[in-house]
Amino acid sequence: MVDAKNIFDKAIWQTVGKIACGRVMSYGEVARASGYPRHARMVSKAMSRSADPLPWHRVVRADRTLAFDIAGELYKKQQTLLEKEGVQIISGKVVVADIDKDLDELLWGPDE
DNA sequence: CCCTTGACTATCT
DNA sequence: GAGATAGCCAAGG
Repeated sequence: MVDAKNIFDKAIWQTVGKIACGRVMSYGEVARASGYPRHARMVSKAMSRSADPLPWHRVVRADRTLAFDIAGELYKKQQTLLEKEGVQIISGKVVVADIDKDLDELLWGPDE
């Protein structure tokens, strides 16, 4: 038996697992890279269903904000994990050198 | 089959 | 920048 759901989940886990340290991907990007565009919402489900040590903390929203409530425990956990991998959170947004567009602004701090 | 929900996204105000 | 709206797709009641 082959459930499409299983295939989908597996593809998502594999894509997420390919994300390197210090790098982040949005749900839409993960879904698209897995071959399922517009399945951003399904990505969240797939990761929740996964019992494997998936680097879910490297998956953020399209605007680089964390997907959880700012006052939630998961939010703080994700932020801690990201900072531990060299990723910093400024103004609630994930800052990665991969963006390299406004490095000056990043270094100086867009919020301050 | 209809309705609600969700770790989403893009656009408009 | 923040809130509201619409679009999107799948799972569960």
